[in-house]
Formats: sequence, C-alpha cells, structure tokens
Amino acid sequence: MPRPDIQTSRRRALVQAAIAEIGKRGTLDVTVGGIARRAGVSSALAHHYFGSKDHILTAAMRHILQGLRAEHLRRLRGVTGPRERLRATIAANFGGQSFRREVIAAWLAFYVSAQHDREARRLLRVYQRRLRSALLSDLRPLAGDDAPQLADTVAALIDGFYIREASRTGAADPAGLAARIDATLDTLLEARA
Amino acid sequence: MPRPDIQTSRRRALVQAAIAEIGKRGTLDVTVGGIARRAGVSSALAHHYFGSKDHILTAAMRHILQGLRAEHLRRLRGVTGPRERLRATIAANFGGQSFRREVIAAWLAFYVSAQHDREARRLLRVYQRRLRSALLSDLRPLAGDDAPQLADTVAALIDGFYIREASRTGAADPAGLAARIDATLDTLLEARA
Amino acid sequence: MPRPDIQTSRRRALVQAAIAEIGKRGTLDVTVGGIARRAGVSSALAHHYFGSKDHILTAAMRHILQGLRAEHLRRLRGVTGPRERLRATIAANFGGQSFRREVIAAWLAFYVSAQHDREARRLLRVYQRRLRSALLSDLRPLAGDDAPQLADTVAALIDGFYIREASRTGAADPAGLAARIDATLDTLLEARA
Amino acid sequence: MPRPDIQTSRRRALVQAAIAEIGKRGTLDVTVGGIARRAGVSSALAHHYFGSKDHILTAAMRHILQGLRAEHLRRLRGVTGPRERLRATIAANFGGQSFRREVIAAWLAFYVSAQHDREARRLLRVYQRRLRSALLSDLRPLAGDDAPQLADTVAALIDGFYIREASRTGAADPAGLAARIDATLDTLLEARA
DNA sequence: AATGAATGAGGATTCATTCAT
DNA sequence: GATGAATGAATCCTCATTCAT
Repeated sequence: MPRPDIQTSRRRALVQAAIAEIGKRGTLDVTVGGIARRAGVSSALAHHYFGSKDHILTAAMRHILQGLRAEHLRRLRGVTGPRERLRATIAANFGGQSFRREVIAAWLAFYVSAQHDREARRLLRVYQRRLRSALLSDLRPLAGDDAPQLADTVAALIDGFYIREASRTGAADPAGLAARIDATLDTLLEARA
Repeated sequence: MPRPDIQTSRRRALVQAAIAEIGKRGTLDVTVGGIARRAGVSSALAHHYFGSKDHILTAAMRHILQGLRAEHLRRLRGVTGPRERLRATIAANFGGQSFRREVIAAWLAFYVSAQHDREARRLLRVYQRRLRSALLSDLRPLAGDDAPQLADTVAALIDGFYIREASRTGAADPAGLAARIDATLDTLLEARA
Repeated sequence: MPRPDIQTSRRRALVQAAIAEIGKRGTLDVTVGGIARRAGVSSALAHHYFGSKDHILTAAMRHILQGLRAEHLRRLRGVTGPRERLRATIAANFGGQSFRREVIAAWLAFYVSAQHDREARRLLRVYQRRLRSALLSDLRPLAGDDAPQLADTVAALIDGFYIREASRTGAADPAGLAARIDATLDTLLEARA
Repeated sequence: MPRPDIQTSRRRALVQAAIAEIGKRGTLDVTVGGIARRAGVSSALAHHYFGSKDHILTAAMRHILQGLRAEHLRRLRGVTGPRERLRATIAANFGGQSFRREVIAAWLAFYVSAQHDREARRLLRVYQRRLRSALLSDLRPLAGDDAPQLADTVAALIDGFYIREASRTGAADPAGLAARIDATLDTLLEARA
C-alpha cells in the first residue's frame, strides 16, 4: 500500500527545504539535519526518501531547472516571431520563481558543485545546451552566421547578471536586467544591418 | 627576533597552496590539513600563521584580487586614450594569472562565500567597485550618460564568461573572450553615434 | 481468527531467511531489514511476528538445533549397539542440513552470541549437554571410567572441525571428517583394551 | 619531531583496550568510542592512530597472533626431539596470555570476522598454516604418512577446546586441556606401532 | 619556528522499533 | 495481516583548533 501522495509531498517539501536552506546559508554546505528540520521531519526520514545527501541536493537542482524550463515554456506559449521568442527566453530567466534571492544562491552553489560532482555537471550542461539551442534557433533567422557569437554573448549576460545579483545588496530589479539585455541585443542586431 | 622573510614565504606558500587546493577540489570546502599538506607544512603551522581557516581563505582571495589588480595596472601602463584603456581593463581579466582554471574555480567559490562571509563580501565589493569605476571613467568621455549602463553590461559580460568557463570542458580561449567583449563594446559605442 | 498456517509459514520463512542472511554475511550482525527483504516481507512484519531482532536470531538458532536433533534421531533409528550409535551421533553433525556452509557460519556466530546473550548461551548449553549425554551413555559400556574424557575429546573434535570448516575455502568433505573422528575414536577405544 | 614512544604506547594501549573490550562484550561488535574510552583517550585519537575501526581490530588480531607465536617460540627454545616439540606446540596454545577468557572471546570473534573480512581471513590463514607446519614437521618423523591426518586431528582438538571454552562457565583448566590433547596424541602414535 | 598529540564538536548514515492505516 | 511512514539512538569518521614540547 504505497501512499504516493505522502511520498510525493514529503519529497517536494524536502526539496523546497533544501533550496531554502541553501539560499539562507548561501552555500551547498548545508546539513541534512538542517534541511530535515526545515521540512519538519527527522533527518532519518530525509535519508529514507532520498538515500543520501547528494541525492537531495541533486533533486533540488533538478527542481530549479524544471522551474526554469516551465517558466520558459509558459512564456513561449503563443509567441511567434524570433525576436519575440528571444525576448521570452531572456525574460524567463528573470521572472517567476527563478530570480529569487535564494534560488540565485542555490544556482551559484550548483555552479561550484558542478566542478566536482558528475551529476551536477550533467544537469548544468543540460541547462546550458537548452538555453543555447533556444537562443540559436531564434537568432539564426535574424543574424545568420553571427548567431553563435550572439548566443554566447546573450548567455554570458544572463549568467553575468545572475552572479552579480548574488553579491548585491538592496532590492533586485529583474525586469530592468532583462530589459537591459534586450536593449543590448537590439543594438547588436541592428548594427548588423 | 621575527624573521619576516620566513614568515612571508610561509604565508605566501600557504596562500598558493590554498588556491591550488580550492582549484583542484573545485570548492571552498577544503581542509586546513589539505592546504598545509600541499604547502609541505603541518596544519598546526597554518594556524600559527593565519589564526583560522577563514583567514587563510580570505588571504587567498585577497591574493587573487591583488594579482588581478597588478595585472590591470601593468596593462594600463603607457596606455592613453579611453578606448585603449578600456581594452586594457577588459584584457586584464582574461590574461596573466587571472584566467587560469584553478583561479576561476576559486573565484567562483568566493562568490559563494560572499553570501555568508562578511569579509569575503567586502573584498568582492572592492573588486566590483574598482572595476566599475575603471570602466566608468573611461566610458564617460565616450558614452556620456550611457556610461553607467555600458559599464554594467561590460562587467556582466566579464563575470558571465568567467562563470561559464568554470563549467566548460576543453581548452580555454581567454584572448577570444576578451576580443568578443571588445567587439561588443565597439558595436554598442558605435550605435550611439 | 488466527491463521496458524500463515503465521507458521511466515515465521518459518523468516527464520530461513535469517539463517541464509547470517550465512551469506558470515556474521550475526545482520539487519532485520535484510532478513525481511530476503523473506519477501516488510521489516515491520518481522517485528510483528517476532517482537524483536533478538527473538528472530534466537529462533534461528533454535531452528538449527532442532534440525541437528532431528538428524540425530533419524540416524539413531533402528541402530543398536553403542559403537553404532556413537557413529550415528558423530555422523549426525556432519550430515543433512547441519554441515552446510551457511549453517556453519550461523553456528559460529551463535557461539559468539552466547558470550553475551543469555538465551543464546542457554540454547548452546542444551545442545552441548545433549551431545555430551548421548556420547556418554554409549561410551560408558565401552570405556567405563574413561568415558567422560573420551566424550570431551570427541565433542572437541566435532566442534574443532566445524570451526576450521568456517575458515576454509574449497569443497567440504563432511563424510571424510566424520570418518576421521570415527577412526580416532576406534583407536582410542582399542588402546584401552 | 616524531615521538615514537608516545605513538607506540598509544597504539599498544588502544590494541589492549580493543582486546579487552571485545573480550568483555564477547563480540567484535564493539565501538571505537568504547575502545578509546577504555584506553583513556578520545575516539578521534583512535582514528588518528589507526585510520579506521577495522584497522584497530586487525591490529588487535595481529597482536594476539604475535603473542601466540612468541609463546610458541619461547616454549620451543632448548627443546629437542619431535615429541617434546609437539608437546611445546600444543602447550603454547594453552599457556601464557593466549588462553585467557577475553583473548578466547576475541579469537572466536576473529573466526567470525574472517568470513567476510579479507585481512582477517589472511591473518587466520597465517596462523593455521603456521600451526599445521609446526605439527607436521614434528609428526613426520614419528608417524610418517599418517602425519597429515594426525596434524589435522590435533589442530581440530586445539580449536575445539578453544571454542568450547568460550561457552563454558567456571574456572578454566588450560593445563588439563593440553594434557588431554597430549595423552590423545600419545595413544594415537602408539597405536601406529 | 614547527610539529605531533589530542580533542570536542559535529555530520552523514544506519537501524531497530513503533504506529497509523 | 501487512505495510509504509517515521524517528531516536547510535556509530564512524572528519576537522578545525589547541597545546606541550
């Protein structure tokens, strides 16, 4: 008699707690106990559901990536025309759940983790490849052979604004950042004409 | 009878070892023992010289920042004209000791550390302020009121390419990245005309 | 409505699983989870039937002892004459289910367990007393006052060959071992004449 | 500046404590904490010196084996003639430090451990080979082709009395056991004549 | 200056056991 | 009867840090 509802809700709660804990501590160096406490369960239960600390953290990363992907798909819905789609792709990174302080902290931590953790690296690659291919397919009709370079530039801007946000104090302005990237992209595209 | 020479050389060796260890492990999550072993001394000695693990790591970050600053000053020497100075500023981040794999890993780790460590945050701010003011002072004569935005964009590109390098495999092409930023900057400046 | 059949079969299955697990791991240091998994049930059910881990292990020991006793009785059936009965007694320890690798491992583990577990010690004593009295009652007509010493010697030989088997590699030769003990006993008895 | 004296004495103390703890608990299932406490040090120090729990236990076994070997050599000194040497070999197992209650318990535990621990098995084999070759070389001049079988029988008697001692209560009589084996061997040798 | 000795404070993980369903 | 959920209590091990030499 499995109780998938409980199983699912517990796992979800633990993943949320993990992200919150990473965000609060600003490190991947969190304890299973801390995550479990935040989720209101024992650390033994966390192991029961995930098997190991690494699995919890990987699940957290996967959750963040899925959130980003969902946001992206949501924003692409009904959007036609490469330029509009590019705008949506960029905006996806700066909207919804993705650009919250704690998620950014977790995101940064995952970049670090990707340096030594195989699975983290794999997941990060998936994200990067996905972003790049989304940018490329919409840039090609607009920029032809310059598309690859432009894609790299836009991707770097996105990541750059992310990492800078992590070390900033004061209120965030995600919309402004997205607008800045958009404006820069406009200029770069026009300059080709 | 202090022997500043020994003191200095030990400290330097430990800092180098710390950076190497961070770079190799890809995390700030290194042990004092690991650093000391790499430096060929006992972990007790590391404490003797630095007082605590945090001090070692902070010193390592300071060392990296100083290296970056020295590289910057070196490249500015004899350079006149704002556009050339901008080129030098950008290049400084992608040349010399700064853009080595292990330093990038350490750099990334410091960004994480800045989330919860006061001193790390302070140092990071110093770097950011310094970069921003260097960019600003040379962008102002070229871009007037657009200078702040351009400075942010260039800074984000630099950081973005750094972070992306951290998760890349394969040979690095620092010169190419610097050139890309330069070209982008050229386009953005020309578009203003 | 108790269902003694299910109860019995579950208990039996768990005991078998316990012996198998002990034999495979070579230790009494097995987990209830491991035993239950092997028996195809949940660990909670194991507790439901046995109350505690110790009870499972004790039941396993009891099962082995019963097997040995059954084998002994089987071999004594229809055998008359003290020398023949002695042969049967010895053979019982090296035949049937008793001298299998996993049972020997469990046996050894029980000896260890008897050092600190009251019930295990009790059971072991029962076995030893039973063996001793079987040997004694048949040795007395053949060896008179030397019977006790001979009984001890034979018992030690049996246990000694058991323990040595536990640390051996390669195929077992239970019949050979029984024969060796028999031959030794023959010699010792003849020497008295 | 290594301080081998401290190092050695600590290691020795921990090994002694391990044997005592095993003997008292009657299991190899002891805790590093328990051993360390008994040795009057922290469990961290135990790890400092041995690296892991397994290493401590292996060292304990090695210590017991060395004690047995030393006793054997001591008893062989100045003894000539195969029969006398056999007597010394047998007596070595029942004299000195070897036949103390706690050592026997540890011994038994090691037999169990040899079932799944590679190093324990290796050490046990060394002991068995050594005993067997000692018995064989002295039995050959006395028993010719029967030497191998006699060696096995004597070895089994030694181990058998050991294991039975482990589950006995009341005062031990090591000398009596050795004498019993000797007498049995006498009879077996005479019967060949 | 330099080191080995020593430890206290965790932290991940395992497991027997209990409980609600 | 049977199970998954849940946990408290260990246990091994690591590590930063201190101290005597």
